[in-house]
Amino acid sequence: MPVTETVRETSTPHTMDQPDTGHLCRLLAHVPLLEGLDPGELARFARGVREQHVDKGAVLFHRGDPCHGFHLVLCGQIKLAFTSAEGQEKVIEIMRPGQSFGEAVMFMEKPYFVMAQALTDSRLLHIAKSVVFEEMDRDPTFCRRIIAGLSQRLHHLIADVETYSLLSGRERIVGYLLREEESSGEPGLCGRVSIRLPTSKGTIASRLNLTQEHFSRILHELAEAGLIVVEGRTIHIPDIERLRTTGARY
Amino acid sequence: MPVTETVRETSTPHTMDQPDTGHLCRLLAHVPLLEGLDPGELARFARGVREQHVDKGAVLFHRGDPCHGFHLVLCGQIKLAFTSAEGQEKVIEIMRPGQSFGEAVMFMEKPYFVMAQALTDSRLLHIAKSVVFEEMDRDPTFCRRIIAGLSQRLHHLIADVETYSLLSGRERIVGYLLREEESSGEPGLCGRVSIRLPTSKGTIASRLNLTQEHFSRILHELAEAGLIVVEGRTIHIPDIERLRTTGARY
DNA sequence: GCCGAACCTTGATTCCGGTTAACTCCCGGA
DNA sequence: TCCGGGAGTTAACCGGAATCAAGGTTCGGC
Repeated sequence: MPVTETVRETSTPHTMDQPDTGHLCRLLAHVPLLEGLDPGELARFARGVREQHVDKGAVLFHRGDPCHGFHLVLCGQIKLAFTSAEGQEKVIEIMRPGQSFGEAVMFMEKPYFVMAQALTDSRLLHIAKSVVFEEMDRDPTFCRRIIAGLSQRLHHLIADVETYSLLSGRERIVGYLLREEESSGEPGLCGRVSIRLPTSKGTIASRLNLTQEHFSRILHELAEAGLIVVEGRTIHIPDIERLRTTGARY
Repeated sequence: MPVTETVRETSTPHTMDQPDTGHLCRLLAHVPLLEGLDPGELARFARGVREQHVDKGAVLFHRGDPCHGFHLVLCGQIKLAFTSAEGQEKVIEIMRPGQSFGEAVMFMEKPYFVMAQALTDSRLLHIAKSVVFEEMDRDPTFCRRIIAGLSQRLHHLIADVETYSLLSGRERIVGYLLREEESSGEPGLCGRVSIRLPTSKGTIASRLNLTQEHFSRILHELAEAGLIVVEGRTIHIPDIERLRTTGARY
């Protein structure tokens, strides 16, 4: 029998106890979108926020589900994807802690058109539409943050389109590795670094618009060329500069 | 010698005469983003607006150019595209009258990362960053419109990603034709319609992530199957329902 | 009416990447 | 301990779409 996949709500709006609100406020204070708001504002926000614990594999929402707010990842990983008529899946993005998703759909008052599924046991916040709209009426700078966030998202998406349409599979993988390295701090000395893939290779392959098999093949090629060393989910890069310059060459 | 491609500015901010402002206000009144604003607000806006006439082939901005506002198409067509290192071009979108572009870049305070080029002689408005930001501070409903617009844009882009990654070339073309038909009013009776491609086949091919050659071939296939009749830039669809249902089949 | 330039089509060929199908490895549970 | 399943790898094969290379069409300018 399958493991029961659940989405547990730790707190529900309008029924929170004082300690709970304090807990939420502490969490909210670190949300990029809300950074710098004063405690009163945060408390107002907390009314519409609930914490969610989702098990690995659990689906937060399907395409077509109504949207009542947006989500913010506290820990774990959530994948956004759509599924074709023939059942094959394409991962759009893998959301990591600190990132939020679902805002655009919320503002459009339309149902979700992608699905969200937990790749690992995760904890997230759900912020209700109502408190967002209230805060927008009240605070113009909050609007600015939202606009900035949406613009940023748009930029990333266009960059993705560019990646998909102009780069070969190999180039996309090399680009991914380099970006992954950059965002993972820089503990590597003299060009030697190791990065750990955030999730299964199959999922990352889909994120890069490749099949699992092709992804595997390219990793093998890169390894053969001495550009990387694959060790399970960990990838060692002996010379990152060389990967950057010769990674695209066949 | 090449035809001189120019961008002419009909009016410059802060130096307009009264008739000019009136002219601009009349234009602005029909902009989706500004619909319903009262005359006073429109007049404030007009200060930062200038009308542009661009010849076919003229480039509005290149990747890397600084962004000082956003653009709105009054008539003509503008293509947004990026160019790969090897010089090949990918069209992201073909902007038509009533559509605007460049907002996201403006809000990010970064240079453009795509280029914009006129496909035909076109007329557009340039709305300066400054008046947009002023109006945002003044009018929360204006913020809402911007947010709605950005959300919409994001949605379209994700739909494009879905199209690129999950649909075959043939399916993309059929989808394009059906959408084009829908948006062009519905003068067709009993399933018979004709649509005129908005620009050259090469450009549309790029918009759909296909080479010109492949695009041509697929049109030929569809014609052979009796699903369409190609007559230069005009495409006749004898039975739109049949195209919808059997267009994807080989 | 002729010429050149875009634009489009067509055919031959190549190749990137998807499909299919074993097979291995690893891990967790009964 | 054995089993089963998910993840990953590998290899053979296939096919959609790109590339290369000619032609053909259309159209505006002189």
